[in-house]
Amino acid sequence: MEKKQNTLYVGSLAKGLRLLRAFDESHTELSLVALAERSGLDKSAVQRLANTLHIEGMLDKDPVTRRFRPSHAWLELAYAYYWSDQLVGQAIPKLIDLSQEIGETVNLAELSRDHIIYVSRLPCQRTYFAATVIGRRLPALSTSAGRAIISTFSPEDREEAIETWPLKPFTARTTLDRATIRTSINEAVQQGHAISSDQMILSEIGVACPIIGPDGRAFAAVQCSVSAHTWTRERIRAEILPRLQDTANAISPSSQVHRR
Amino acid sequence: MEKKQNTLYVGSLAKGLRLLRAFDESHTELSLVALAERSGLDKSAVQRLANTLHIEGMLDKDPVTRRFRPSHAWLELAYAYYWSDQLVGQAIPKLIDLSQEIGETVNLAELSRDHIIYVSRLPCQRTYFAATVIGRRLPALSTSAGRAIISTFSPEDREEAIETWPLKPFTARTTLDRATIRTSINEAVQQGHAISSDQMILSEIGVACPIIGPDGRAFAAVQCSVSAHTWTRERIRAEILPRLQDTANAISPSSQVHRR
DNA sequence: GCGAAGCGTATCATATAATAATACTTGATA
DNA sequence: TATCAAGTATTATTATATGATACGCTTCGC
Repeated sequence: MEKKQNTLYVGSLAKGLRLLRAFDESHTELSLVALAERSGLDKSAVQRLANTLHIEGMLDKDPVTRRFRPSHAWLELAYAYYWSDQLVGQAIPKLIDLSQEIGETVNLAELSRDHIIYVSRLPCQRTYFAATVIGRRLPALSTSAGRAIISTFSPEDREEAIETWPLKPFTARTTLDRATIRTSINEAVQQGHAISSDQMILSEIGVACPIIGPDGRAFAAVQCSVSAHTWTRERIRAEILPRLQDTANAISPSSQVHRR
Repeated sequence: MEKKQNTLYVGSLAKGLRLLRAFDESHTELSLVALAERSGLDKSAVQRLANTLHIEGMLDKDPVTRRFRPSHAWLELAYAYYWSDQLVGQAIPKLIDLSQEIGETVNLAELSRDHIIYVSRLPCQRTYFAATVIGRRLPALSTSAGRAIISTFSPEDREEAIETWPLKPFTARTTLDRATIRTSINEAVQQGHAISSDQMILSEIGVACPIIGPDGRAFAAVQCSVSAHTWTRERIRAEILPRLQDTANAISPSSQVHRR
């Protein structure tokens, strides 16, 4: 087994993690062989690793179907994550206020390499399930939050992101043309916020304001998703944006003490 | 190293997991030796394991302090968890409606052995941070949600839970007397809901209704936390309880198709 | 009701891959 | 500048994980 690196890389551990990552929105419970297929490991290895994960409480095993599923321990990890993320603690009360004020879904997104990840979500209206789940990771270029963040980068970094970061079609109208995205991000540079439509789901409009770090560069954004059926961009700018902006600003400057 | 079991138990993987679990609310970032102390492993082992976790993206490493922290991957695991939990998908839209109606914090709690774990939280008022974080695991006996769930058990199971499940003092007024808890649970048996005060934090009142499975036994509860400064038990029963009950019922019967 | 296929489980000889001791490097403290 | 604590690198040793093989149980299709 010619895994990565040597000596201070524990292959068995890495393989176990592969098993955990085999689960996603379309693979919610997996049998032994399914796990083997998805992880690329052989049956014996999966047998041992999955068994270990089960004993350690990281995987639940249905006694009748013998299928494995994520356990509550996965949520406990999220719990630990939240305490370690300075920004969330800072932001949460302000996000609650904002969501109460505007009565629409409010999200906190953080940059995660070339993606954004929703770290906190406060749904106010019924929405599709995926819009309520934390931990969703989406290409930064395709989201209002990502564009808002990128808009705070230096021109070079901005261009690099626009040119090289990944894109993926989610709806028929997801923008895959980088020139169009550049235009959108340039607007965000001018206006201090980003707006996008129909990117993740049709008839959805997203607005986002960057949370700017001490170095002037954003690492996160406050974002709001609304339905195009009840909102226009103009109304969003008039009614939502000011408060969204205030919230993002309120989170931004005070964070300089914490970020390291 | 005489770890548990044999042959189909991969010790290295288990040790790696110990490292992940070393992080919690009061240990948000850990150095190599701190990690060694908390996990009970020796420095060399931690070095290798932590390095592996870092390479695999499960731990962030501060380039200057060299400390490790939970990475965004921990949230991605939570994301996968949510898709695998049938109940959450079922419940979320109804919980959103409920929280909008009553304007107070609404939680979904699941039974996790002798604890409950908050699976979904919809904060409506500013609260302390811990009340907004998913994945919090609390002794079932000390929470309204846990008591509501236990109240649906058979008399024997109920008694066993009351007598043997763990308790831990969180506030000066956390009930540690099992007889008092028995009374509270018996009330819940009669009334179909549980109410508790001052258990996790002072001046907080929790109300919960069980989500009853096809076998008549609850495995989860809808819970609502309010401040004792603005609410009395009477007003809670009059204004919150009916809707809470409806929500729990709405989630309960339809779930029989899914639960396995 | 039989045979085959698919999957989960158990066993075991082998050498790979993890171990833990040791030594080196860095940087903070006094 | 000396000391200490913490992170990093190296190495010989063997324990530990490996994966091939075989067994048993269901679930099909015939």
